[in-house]
Amino acid sequence: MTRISFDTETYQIQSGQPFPRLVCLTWVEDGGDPQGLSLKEGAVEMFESWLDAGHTLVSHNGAGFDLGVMVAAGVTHSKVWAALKEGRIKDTWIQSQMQAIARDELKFNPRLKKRPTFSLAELELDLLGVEREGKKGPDVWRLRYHELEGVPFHQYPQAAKDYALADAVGTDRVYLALDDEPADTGLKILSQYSLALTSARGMVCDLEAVETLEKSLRAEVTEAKEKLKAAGLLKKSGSKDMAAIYSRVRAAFEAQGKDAPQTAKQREAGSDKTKADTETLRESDDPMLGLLADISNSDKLLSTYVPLLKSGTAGPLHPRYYLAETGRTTCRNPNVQNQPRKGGVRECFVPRQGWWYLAADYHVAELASLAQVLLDLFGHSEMAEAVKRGEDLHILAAAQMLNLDYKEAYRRHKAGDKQLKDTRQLMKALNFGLPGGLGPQTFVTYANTSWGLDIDFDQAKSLKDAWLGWWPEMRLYFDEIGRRVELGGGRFTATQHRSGRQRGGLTYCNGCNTYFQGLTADGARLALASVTEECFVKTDSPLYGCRPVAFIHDEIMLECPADLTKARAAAKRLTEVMVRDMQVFTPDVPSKADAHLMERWYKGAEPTFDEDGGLVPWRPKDQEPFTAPAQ
DNA sequence: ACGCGATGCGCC
DNA sequence: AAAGGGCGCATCGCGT
Repeated sequence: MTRISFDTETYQIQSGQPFPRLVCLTWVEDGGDPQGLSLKEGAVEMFESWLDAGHTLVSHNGAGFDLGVMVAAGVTHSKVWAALKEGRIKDTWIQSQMQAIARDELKFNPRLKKRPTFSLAELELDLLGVEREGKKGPDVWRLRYHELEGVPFHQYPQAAKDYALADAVGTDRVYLALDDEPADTGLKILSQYSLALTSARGMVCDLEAVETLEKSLRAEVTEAKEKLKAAGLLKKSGSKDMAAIYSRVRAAFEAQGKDAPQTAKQREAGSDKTKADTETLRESDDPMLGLLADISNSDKLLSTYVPLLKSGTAGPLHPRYYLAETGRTTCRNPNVQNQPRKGGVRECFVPRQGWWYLAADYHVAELASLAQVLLDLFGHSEMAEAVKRGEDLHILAAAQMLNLDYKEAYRRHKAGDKQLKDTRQLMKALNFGLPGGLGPQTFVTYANTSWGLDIDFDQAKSLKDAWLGWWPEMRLYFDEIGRRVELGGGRFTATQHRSGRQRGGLTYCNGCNTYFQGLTADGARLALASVTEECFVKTDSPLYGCRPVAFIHDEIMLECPADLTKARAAAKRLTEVMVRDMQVFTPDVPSKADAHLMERWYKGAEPTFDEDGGLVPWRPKDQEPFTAPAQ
């Protein structure tokens, strides 16, 4: 088996061109002398010959960049996918991070004594003890390779040659110095490539919608800010005067004969500071602090989200996806995984002209994964049984709570019974919150801030007891995690049940969480990869021609041609693939995924059908329902 | 000017 | 015995 470590040099990355034009390709074959070839000399053909020959290709962040560059330069896409699926594409960037996660060194590397960046130079230092040359050295060429367009590689200035070859050599050495390939590396690389394509496509925003949103938010905030300035809570510049806010909070609580709330760290430090979140501000009963709380939501939208929406009107946004410790992805620049559901932010995102959004998400993904984990560990799970019976876990819990049988509870819920609706909401809070190890006190806060529920400590305590009675295997689960923490002397390393991926440094709560959150992440990642492949290279797939634009943990969002026949077939295929791939990881617990179509990104969108039962784009209530164009 | 910790808040 | 977890980003204030 031939191992080829390679690197590419390109034009500079520009907005709208995440995979810039290739200038040259450098490589090391089986640890031999480094070589280079410019585009004109046949870099693309050379790369393709490696794929044809079945070689193993190693690169540093190739899944996120270089592969995309090579495909953009003309390498046959289906050959890249074949190599990815056969595990012939290696990536030192991903592998080193997975190794760090397994050792709990993602946030802090004890040898480097800092948070690692996983740059090639850093890995060479950490793994090989090799110090790269200083900034004045060869890397002055890093952003200038476009100047060498058309120049044969052997005629490059020595420094340009050296820099380009050094990365291929470094990658090869780092690859050899890394420990054995962590389990699950293949899927990580495959899905990271899918995410790179998702990022490259990017998302577009609608100028008119953004301007309307900004105007209405500004109108809401401006007047209040003037009042707050007059009250001395904001400085003239408009920024918050935290010292003034703290003392006002303190005074307001003293007037009520109470201590002002503080964070744990503030209390520990004996600080004069107080909490200043919206809850504290509201509880102060001070009208000015209340006003501050009232505008906090709009202020957040204006400062965090509006600027990025604006930049999305000038050209596509290209959010980048990275690895999270659980196996999930993180997303940034911008983070499309935390766009507000309320307030009209999502509605600013629009599919390109002639396209619709097609989105599908899993039904109670994490609870189904939890059920699988429980089955794996204990051989039996009430939760798994309920999912297998096709029951709604929240209604089932509500039925237990109200001493009804499931069918009766289901009937009442369907009939719009208020008691059932409220109880189900409470059960959702329990079902989503408690598996992570949530205690009664934190549940009180969680239920209030996340679900708007008003519960006191004693209620929370008895609810948790009841919940543990309904899912008796959860007691075993918590005990088991506690035992693993103890055995590890305070921290332990978890191994994912099917992917074998490892995560180190776990304590109790993140330990409870990581197994099922990671399992959902595994299934969703595999589904994203399969869907992406069908979109790009499976010409006979109903998804062919669609393009993934966002990946939100348990949801895949595509742009698909705005054509009912195509969109319906794509929607059907999308959910089929998602369910199929999740089954690889939760084989004993059935999964479900639902797809919907949208003309923009709507928060409340759900599957919508016409009279004939065919899927149509969802529309908000204040618009005419979608009708199919006449034949 | 920039980095960083603390805090708060957006989502799954 | 008790314990939500996973994130990114903006802001403020402090330190270099």
